[in-house]
Amino acid sequence: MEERYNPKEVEPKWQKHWEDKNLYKAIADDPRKKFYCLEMFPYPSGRIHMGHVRNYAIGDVIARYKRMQGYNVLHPMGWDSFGMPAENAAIKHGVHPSKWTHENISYMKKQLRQLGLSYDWDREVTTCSPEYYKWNQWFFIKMLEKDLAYRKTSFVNWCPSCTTVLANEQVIDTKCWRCDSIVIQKELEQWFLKITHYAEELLSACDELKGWPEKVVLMQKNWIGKSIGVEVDFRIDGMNKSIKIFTTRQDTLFGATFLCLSPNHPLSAKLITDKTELEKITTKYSQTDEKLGLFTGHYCINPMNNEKVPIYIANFVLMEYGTGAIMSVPAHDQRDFDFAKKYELPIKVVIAPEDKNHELRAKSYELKEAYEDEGVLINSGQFDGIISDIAREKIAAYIEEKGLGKKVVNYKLRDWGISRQRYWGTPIPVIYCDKCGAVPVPEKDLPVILPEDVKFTGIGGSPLLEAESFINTTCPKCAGKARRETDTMDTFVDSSWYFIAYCFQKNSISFDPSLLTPNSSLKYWMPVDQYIGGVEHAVLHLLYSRFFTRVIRDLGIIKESEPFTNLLTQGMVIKDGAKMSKSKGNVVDPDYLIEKYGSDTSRLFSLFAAPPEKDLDWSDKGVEGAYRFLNRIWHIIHKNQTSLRDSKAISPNITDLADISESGRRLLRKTHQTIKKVTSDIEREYHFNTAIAALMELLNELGGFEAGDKNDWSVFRFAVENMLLLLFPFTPHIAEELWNALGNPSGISGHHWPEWNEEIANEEEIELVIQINGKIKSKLMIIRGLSDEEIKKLVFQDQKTKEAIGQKSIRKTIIVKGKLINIVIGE
RNA sequence: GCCGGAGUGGCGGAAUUGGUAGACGCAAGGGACUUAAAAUCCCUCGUCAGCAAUGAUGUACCGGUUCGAGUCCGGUCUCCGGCACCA
Repeated sequence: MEERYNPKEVEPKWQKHWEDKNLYKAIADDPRKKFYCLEMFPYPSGRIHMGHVRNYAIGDVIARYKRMQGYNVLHPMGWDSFGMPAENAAIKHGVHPSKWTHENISYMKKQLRQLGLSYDWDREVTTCSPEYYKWNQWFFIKMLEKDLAYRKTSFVNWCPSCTTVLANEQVIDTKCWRCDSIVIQKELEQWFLKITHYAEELLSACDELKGWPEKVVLMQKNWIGKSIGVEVDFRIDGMNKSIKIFTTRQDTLFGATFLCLSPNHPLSAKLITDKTELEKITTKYSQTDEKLGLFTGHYCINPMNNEKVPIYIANFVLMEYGTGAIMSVPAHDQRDFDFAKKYELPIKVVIAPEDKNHELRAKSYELKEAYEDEGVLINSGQFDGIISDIAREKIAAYIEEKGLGKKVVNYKLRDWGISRQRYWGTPIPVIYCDKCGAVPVPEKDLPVILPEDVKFTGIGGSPLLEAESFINTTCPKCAGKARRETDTMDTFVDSSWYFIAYCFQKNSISFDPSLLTPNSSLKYWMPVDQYIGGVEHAVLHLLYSRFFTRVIRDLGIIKESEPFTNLLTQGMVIKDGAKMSKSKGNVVDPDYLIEKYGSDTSRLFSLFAAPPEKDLDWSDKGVEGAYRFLNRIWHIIHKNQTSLRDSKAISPNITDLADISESGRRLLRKTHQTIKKVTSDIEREYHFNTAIAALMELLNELGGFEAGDKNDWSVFRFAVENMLLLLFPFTPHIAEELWNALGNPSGISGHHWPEWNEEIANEEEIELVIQINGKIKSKLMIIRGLSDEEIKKLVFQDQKTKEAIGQKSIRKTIIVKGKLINIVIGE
């Protein structure tokens, strides 16, 4: 055994050993219980960052721990390898996106190997490979067949200078993130996936996501945004037309003093004669800086009270939500209130705060702002005097009865627009024929291969628009001349089902029904038991995955509705008070860390500095502390190697401690306590930081240990072996090396997780805290398991306690078993 | 604005069901070893008073419940995250 701990030598050695022995290969055909442990796969941007190190260290601890617990573990890794950075690199440096991506993958794969992560690389997926994206196209076609994919015209963010659509997150402060041009809303025909079909199911199933952080579930619920209300038709005065509005506040219907249409509402263009005015307001659509209105010159009839109310066009009314038209109740909605003040429209109070005398209140009610709370109805005809929530029921019923409208449920969730005017993505498998329209590519012709031979100029939109040999094709229906779709899919499609792809061996994905037997690996491994990743995906990726899982379920491929049983969202890695970023200059490079301290130290610090769900404050000094800890373990074993080798570990369940010294007994007890503590900390929401702290305590105990006779060395060896076993999931290389140095014939990898003996873990004596009126006055060592009477007897003999009580009367004593006694005394 | 979460030493963080606040680590100070330094090892380390034993005080702030509150309840402040004209 080397005297010095040298991770550079130890780590590659064991990485090679594990790989040679194929230890982490997962095989579905196994009687053990399965455990599918998954971390979010990375975008191959070039090199891994500390966020990855943290994410994958957490996942690896769980995977290794579960293996030791006897589970058959699936722990895969892959690459989310379509996306804009590759294309931007092509434009900027002239490297083909494919070359750039594959070079990044091979470098990052090397980095992940260096971290000693226990992946089954035989299941690696690369989303930019045709073998993978073929299935994106296949799912798309299946969704077309089931009416879950469709094409429609909608408004999108458009950069006039780059001539392409931008995703919402690529629009920064109304400007293009790349060229700073003002982004405009442009109407484009796009492909959509009908996620709203599952809106209700995605929402109600949220309550079954017991293994997810509440925060994430809540974000999903809010994103889906269910609201219950009514649609009401307002007849246009003097026209044989009506306007349908949606409201959740039908209790305020009598207070509707005007109506607003979205500028994009089909009726807007019909009601407005001055098109330039309409154009003006359309360009300001959905911009939050100011509310703009335009009177149409037309009026509606409020169906509740037959009052004539003006129709406006307002830039803040969204076409995408509800019906694209609203009733405006300025007295009870702040936006309408502001609008009414600006355009001098009437304000009519119909809800009064629910006080003692509401009628009196109503008269003296001078509005300075809208009253948005609930209350009692006034000025509302037959509904006067009714409380808001009951009035909502009654008015909804009245509307349905009179045929004025109906109860409806609305969701904020919109269908998912997946078309991207980008090259580096999955081609949408559709062919446009002048005669047959949009025709899906037949299944047998999949995959539609993304052509490699294209030019990257960065101007004029997607390079595919110029790829004649790709575009020109024949119609699958009529065999006539036709053109291919040149848009590619949003890369979130790729990541919406990759966890299913891992259930197959590399490049053998197939959803052919004949391969989906009841014992198929897909059925065996799904769902993911533990998913780990950044909270930034709380809505998008996780919601899309839940949607895809349901589609795949409805295709009869899997039974599960939910892909991820348990979810852990790890916090960010922070340094000097900010997220690590190049612009802040606070980036820690994993390569540098591994070079200087090794991957065990890098992993250990990432796990020790904070519990996984919290942000982690990076500290270079803290890393040194982690390194010091591993060095101390190395040295204590090195120093005692002869005695350790000459001894056999004491049996874990030994109860006769007669031949063991006091020091040995203490160490034995501490060891059992540590096994218990580490196990329960891992079980308790993966609190690795306290588990590692417990191991540090055990090491401190080992440092102070002085062996008496031979049995003591057996205890010492027992403590050391268990420390290594407990350490293995966190820092596998050093654990394996030292385990080997002890002369153990078989590797630590296959060893089972240790168990503790409660009997031995329990202290023989406990320190009893003595409180007088809740304040600590004394402490007393007593034997465990005494009766209350015996405890009291001892406590009242205690000198300090006697002094503290003095002549005062004892009113009450409270005893907390094994911990404390509180004596309540009088004056 | 709405919805969440969090506030504990010089710092990261412990305290699991209401029962010893500050585990573990970092930093700092002192000591040992060394010609010296690094490394390592040992000791001290919330604040105030005291030579000390010890006492008082302390978990953002104010109040409450309780024998007992970092933990529960009500209110206030600050910070972080999400959503944001969703009618």
